Amino acid sequence: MTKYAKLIFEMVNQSKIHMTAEQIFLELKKTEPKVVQATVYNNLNALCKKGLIQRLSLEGSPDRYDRIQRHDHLVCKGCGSLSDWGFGDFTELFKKRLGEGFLSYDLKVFYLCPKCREKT
Amino acid sequence: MTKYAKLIFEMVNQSKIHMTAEQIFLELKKTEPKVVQATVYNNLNALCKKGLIQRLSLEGSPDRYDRIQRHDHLVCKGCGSLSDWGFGDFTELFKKRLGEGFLSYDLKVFYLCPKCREKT
DNA sequence: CCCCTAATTTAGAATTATTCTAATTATAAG
DNA sequence: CTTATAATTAGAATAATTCTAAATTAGGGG
Repeated sequence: MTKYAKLIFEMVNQSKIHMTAEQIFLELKKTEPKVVQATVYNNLNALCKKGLIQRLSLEGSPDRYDRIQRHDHLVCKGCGSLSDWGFGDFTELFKKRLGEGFLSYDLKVFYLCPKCREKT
Repeated sequence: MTKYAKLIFEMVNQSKIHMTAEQIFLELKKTEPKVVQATVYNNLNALCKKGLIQRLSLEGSPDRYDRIQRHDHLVCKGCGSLSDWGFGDFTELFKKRLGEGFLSYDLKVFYLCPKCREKT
């Protein structure tokens, strides 16, 4: 893995905020001022293709990137914040139902976070 | 609801293919040649905001629109096809866990459809 | 039925996120 | 060291979506 790929991979794995490509680019630029957006996109795509990280699509905001380990997400419909949610793993359930074709799943649970709930 | 809003709402509800804004625009144009993309986007956004339809985000393809009734999706990682999947409803489970904050959830299950499975 | 206001629609420019192209640079293999 | 391969750069290009301002339409009160 190249220098940038490694840095991007580590950033995605260590970040707790599910960074967008833009955020990764800006953060990376702090220590690697020469880096360019295309490099970040190239590397993120490459890492996704290799299965080393995963891409998260979220309506109304650019794609975010996340570590590969299976886990679910809690999305606040008020402020859009995205956080991890440790809930049971349904893998076995789905595998039983879909057989060999099954690959993985993505569960997003929408709610109003305490802060947004106060506002109403 | 205005003429266009109604037509778009019906199209989203009747379609079995989870149309993109572009597809809706092209289809609508057949009977309403004067319509313009912005109108489609405006109406889709308005319908989403009113909770009459829902938006689906899917990596690598533009947003799709779907009827509001809760159901899950099966996404083929090979060809990207998106289909409905009637699986159990976890609403009660999540509500118990999250309480009043809970709003809804979105479950996407990734697999390889039979056609794509053959190719390997 | 007409006027007024508000909402909708239009046209097209603008923005955002992302990809592409071609030239340049770095890396690894022989 | 030399060559081939892959990564990176710069910047243009594209795709999806939003914005702006003007024009049109629709509904409600006189």
